[in-house]
Amino acid sequence: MTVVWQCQGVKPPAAPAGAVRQGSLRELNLALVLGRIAAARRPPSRAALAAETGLTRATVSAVVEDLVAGRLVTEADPTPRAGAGRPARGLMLAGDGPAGLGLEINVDYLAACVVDLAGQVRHHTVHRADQRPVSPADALGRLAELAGQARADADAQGLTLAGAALGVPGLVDDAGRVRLAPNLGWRDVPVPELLADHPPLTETVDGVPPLVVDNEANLAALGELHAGAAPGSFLHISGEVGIGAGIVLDGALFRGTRGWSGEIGHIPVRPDGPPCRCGGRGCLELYAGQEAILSAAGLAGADLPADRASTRLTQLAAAEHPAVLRALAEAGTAIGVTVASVVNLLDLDTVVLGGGYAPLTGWLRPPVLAEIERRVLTAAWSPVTVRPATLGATAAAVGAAGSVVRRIIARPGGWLARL
Amino acid sequence: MTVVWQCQGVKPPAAPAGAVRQGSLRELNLALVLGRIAAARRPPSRAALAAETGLTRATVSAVVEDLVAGRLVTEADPTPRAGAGRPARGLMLAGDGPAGLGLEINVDYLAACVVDLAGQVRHHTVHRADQRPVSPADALGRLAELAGQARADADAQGLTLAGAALGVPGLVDDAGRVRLAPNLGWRDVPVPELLADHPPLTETVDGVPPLVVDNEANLAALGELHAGAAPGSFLHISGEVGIGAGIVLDGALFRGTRGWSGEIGHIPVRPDGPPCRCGGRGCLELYAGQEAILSAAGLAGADLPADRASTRLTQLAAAEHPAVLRALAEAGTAIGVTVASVVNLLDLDTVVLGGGYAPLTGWLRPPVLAEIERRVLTAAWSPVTVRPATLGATAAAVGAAGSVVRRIIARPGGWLARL
DNA sequence: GTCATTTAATTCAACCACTGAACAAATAGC
DNA sequence: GCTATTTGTTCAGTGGTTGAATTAAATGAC
Repeated sequence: MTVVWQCQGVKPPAAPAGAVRQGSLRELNLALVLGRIAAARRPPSRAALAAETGLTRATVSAVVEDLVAGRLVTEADPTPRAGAGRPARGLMLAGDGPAGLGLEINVDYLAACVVDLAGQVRHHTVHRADQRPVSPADALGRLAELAGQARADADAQGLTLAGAALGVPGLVDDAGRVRLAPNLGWRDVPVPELLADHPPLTETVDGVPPLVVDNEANLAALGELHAGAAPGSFLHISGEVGIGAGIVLDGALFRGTRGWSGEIGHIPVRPDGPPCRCGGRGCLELYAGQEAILSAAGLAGADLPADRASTRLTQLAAAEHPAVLRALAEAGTAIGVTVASVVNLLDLDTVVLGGGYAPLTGWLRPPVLAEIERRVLTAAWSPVTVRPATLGATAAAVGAAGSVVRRIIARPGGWLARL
Repeated sequence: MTVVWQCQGVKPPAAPAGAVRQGSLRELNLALVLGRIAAARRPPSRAALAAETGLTRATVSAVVEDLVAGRLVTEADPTPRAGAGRPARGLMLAGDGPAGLGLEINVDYLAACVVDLAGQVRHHTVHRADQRPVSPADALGRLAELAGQARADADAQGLTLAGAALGVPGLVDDAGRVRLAPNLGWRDVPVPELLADHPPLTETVDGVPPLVVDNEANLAALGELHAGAAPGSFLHISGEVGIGAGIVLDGALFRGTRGWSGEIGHIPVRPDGPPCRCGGRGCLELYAGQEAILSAAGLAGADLPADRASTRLTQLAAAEHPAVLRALAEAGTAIGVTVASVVNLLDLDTVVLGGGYAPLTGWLRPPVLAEIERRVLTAAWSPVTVRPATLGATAAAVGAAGSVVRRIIARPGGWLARL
């Protein structure tokens, strides 16, 4: 039996019942200690970990021994600091252990990247090409080639790929099928089946890396979460051709009942506004989508490659092009109205502008903040921060790869048992 | 040292670090088994619990012994069912152990109730009176009297109050202060301090019942969650004088960064609509709040007691009063636009209409569903259910009391250690 | 240069809670 | 009455944490 390409969709196949058996104790403490090591700014010592977790130093030592044996943690060579007493040996995530493969299909490019346990991007390829005229099978075939290169590069660097995640700009169901990707023109595309034939992905070094297919905006939000500066809860808005959002609540991505949360682009801004192709009226996308901004700026027919649109807008805005400034102000107001709804509903204190919006933050932020201040009941006591994404256009691919290694950090038991 | 009235606000005082010490194992399994007993439809046997949790029968027996000793669980006297073999002894939540005290201040009434571990309402008092002209201190004083009666009644029934929760129709901060309750006319009311002087609440039987102050809509949603039929995630909309919502995600109330989530009443429906007293424009409350509906139905000057308004509307709607039907259709459309935003954002599959909306569900549901179907991208594959709340106007008080006992069920270790 | 001081990490007996198997209890069916 | 069947308990065994004692490795005072 060689199931070469296990694939799953957004929702994990059902959380284990939660029975705390005997061995779970160790498993939980492995996760606890590894999580602390991952979250620490500088390599902590065993003693420091014991102090902050409340575990005994003896226990921490035993746990760390397991983690080191499993290539998840290494001791920092240079002694981190000295005071008076035996110097501590710092612990940090291993850079040569498991790594994650991140893939992305978007309207105008394909991307693949490899991220190691420490969060470093060890490989990154982007293939720029409009995917709309390409069939799903061909697009996935091309992506498989990129994945093959990424795998080879990872092997060469001594990394072990522990899994893969694929981001697509659309709705993904439990089985990994793309139900609908409007801007890509996909409908009911069975991604796992189409990928099953491609050797570069199925030939695995050891063990099978399962693939998770997820929404691109969700993965971008995860990328932003792991990129550090982000707090526990925030809304990440990806302004691509469509507008998607990832919702991070208390440090975890919120996916919704069926994994289709974050469809912020179709939140009604003006219920009686112009019809949207989604069937509704006055959706946000009609006011703040890429096409809407370009059209309002008088650049509608310019026929820009999609990935250039954001750059071009930034240039023109920086040059104080009046129509562009007006278009961005209008888009910002529409985004602000929507964000005000979200903040009223969820009481978030941070909004991250990602994707094509990131470089435009300087112009979008003022109208967004203005609407928040007008419309959010609690704005007076609870200021909302609006900031650009720190990862650029690569957020989704990096987030995808990061989600793989984060899963190992969150539950190292599985990885260690594999040995 | 007699801190007589420990009080806290919405957010728990910081989750424990999550260290899994030795004893935690037992604590986790106590919670696991107790949770299963609470969730079961009919009293399960120890063997059945072992089967579904994955624990050994030996372990389950030991855990159950602890739970029975702590008066959290009792054996069901009548053998639940027989097949062939030794008859099972059913286990159920104890009705004579800890209980929760629930309090509520609303615009036109005060309420107190006691709920036992099994979820039964063992005491319930409502004091109908408009609280707007009453000072916060006097209102809380009157509430303390109700609480005293409730405590006496609980004692008489052999129940031990394990804590109390108070719902208010406004924003509550971490310290239990009411920052703003617009419809009550409260601003910066230090509830804990005002309650500290009232003996009926401070005289405790054994130990101090800490008080949690929370938003009324949040507690109503919790009440609905525990009342059973509700699934893992839903939006509960409380249509009182104001409109609030409680968001339940994966079986847990989502409170937001500062505990101020669910301010759905001030989500903009028409961004350029009439000004709202919150400072925004076109807020939902202007279209679907109680006053808005009454005014649209031509009943504006009728000077109904607030608690009668909903009943009156229901009667007139049942009599097919044209203006009322029109008003409800308009309100339903506004609610539907807002709910569509929420569903697009969170991918929820259930919306519960509570408070004054509950009896009006028959008239509100069609327009709400119509807007959802028009505006929610995923509506085609993911039908949304709109249903009335099963608890009536008592939802918040019952939910408040229920939140106390639910906390014990979720973490029984604390209660057992208290013995 | 030696030694007390200090902090880090490991070792080891004790203990707690779960495991698995054997056993006792209680009923239905024959 | 006997067997089959299922429930619940007892008990030795084991994994993992605990806490104290011990070893390790540095600084600083004299």
